[in-house]
Amino acid sequence: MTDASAPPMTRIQQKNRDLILQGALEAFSANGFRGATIDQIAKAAGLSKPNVLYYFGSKDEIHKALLTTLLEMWLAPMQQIDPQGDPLDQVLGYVRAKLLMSRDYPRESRLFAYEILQGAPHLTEILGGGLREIVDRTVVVLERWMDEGRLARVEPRHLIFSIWSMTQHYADFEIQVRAVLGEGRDPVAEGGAFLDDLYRKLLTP
Amino acid sequence: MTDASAPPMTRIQQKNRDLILQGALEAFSANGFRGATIDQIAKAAGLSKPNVLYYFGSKDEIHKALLTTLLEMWLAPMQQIDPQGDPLDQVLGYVRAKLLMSRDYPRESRLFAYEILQGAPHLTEILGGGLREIVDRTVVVLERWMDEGRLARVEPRHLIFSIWSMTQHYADFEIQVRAVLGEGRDPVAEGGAFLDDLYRKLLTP
DNA sequence: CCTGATCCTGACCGTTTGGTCAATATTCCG
DNA sequence: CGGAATATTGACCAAACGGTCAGGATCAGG
Repeated sequence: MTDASAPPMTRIQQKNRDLILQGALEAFSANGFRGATIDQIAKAAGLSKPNVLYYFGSKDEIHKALLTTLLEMWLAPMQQIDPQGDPLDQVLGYVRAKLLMSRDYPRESRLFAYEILQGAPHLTEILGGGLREIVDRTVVVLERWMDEGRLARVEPRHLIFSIWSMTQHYADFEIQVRAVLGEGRDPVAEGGAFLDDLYRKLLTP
Repeated sequence: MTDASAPPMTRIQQKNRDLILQGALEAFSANGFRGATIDQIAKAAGLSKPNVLYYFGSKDEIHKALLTTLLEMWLAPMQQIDPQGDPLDQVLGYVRAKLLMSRDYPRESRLFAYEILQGAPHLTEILGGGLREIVDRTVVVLERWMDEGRLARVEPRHLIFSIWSMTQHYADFEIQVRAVLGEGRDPVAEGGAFLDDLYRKLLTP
């Protein structure tokens, strides 16, 4: 997807755009779009505010670029479900992958959570387009497995919602989780075991 | 909990404070704390900005009052679990109650979602205190049921997390849900059936 | 009907914030 | 080296925002 028509980026451009997106992820995921300021982003990136705006014309543009950059990575695990694999293994693997992403990339998780809470003003086209297609493809696979009797029959899209909501819960509502569990526990490790058990019971034919 | 020492409220105070909280719920749930402005709240309440600040000294105070007012209602369903009832019925009833609250009070759901995403700056004492106690009480009941073999054994706190995350998902991420499901479907009705099935399979001993 | 308390508002203030711009520094390349 | 392209910044601006305040309107009780 590297732009062929646009002029190639200099090393400096590459580096600074990256620094800015880095800083923007920090700021946006912590405070939401409106809560984050360009100054915060600039500081986190180690650049001056006008310099940040030299690379991205506006706060909106930074946000959009960040979402676009991260969306692919965020949806990747679902596309790695292997239609040829063992159904239960594949679904449990997906759950596990999603949960680990919540643990390892909580800022990205929060970024998308904010965006969708807000009504997804910068993601509408993707939500209605690409995302739906990706889900549809997965749904086809799931339904085939159910038809073949290799997976218990459940509404596949709601199955996916359940996976999204529960795995992201550990990242987005981490504070609540920690408050309820108390100290000295590993929320994600425990959650992983719980979810494994849950989906095994739900999906074993 | 009605304050006995404070002077009683006049009708006007009662009405206007209520209007303001009403408007604040609208504004905060749509845009988050930083995204909402006092002007928005005032407009939604049908009052002038200085008049809003006559009743609540600051934006922060409005937010705090709103959270405090709604928290009780938000946690009520869990306290209605009947320790003497049938275990599966009680849990499924709780799931159902939570889901209906998401459908009927999506603004409240989003309000809390924003707050917790933000790091719960106005709820820390509640998260560490009251909430944990309420959960602990429910956990005791759940564990007893599991000990008696009337409920399959799972980690009770993660069971609660799963209920929270999935039911709130339908309110907080409604846009995403609608985008994936397409039109002409009833997300909550379908979700209800899915969740009923899921928890039945998970919890039947 | 009077008076004090409550209620309400327009005008205003200081700060923050997104964004601009002219001027300067740095890099790139023939 | 030298000049053009690129990169960087301090100073600045207009709008938005949270909040204040003096004064006027309204209401409740005697």
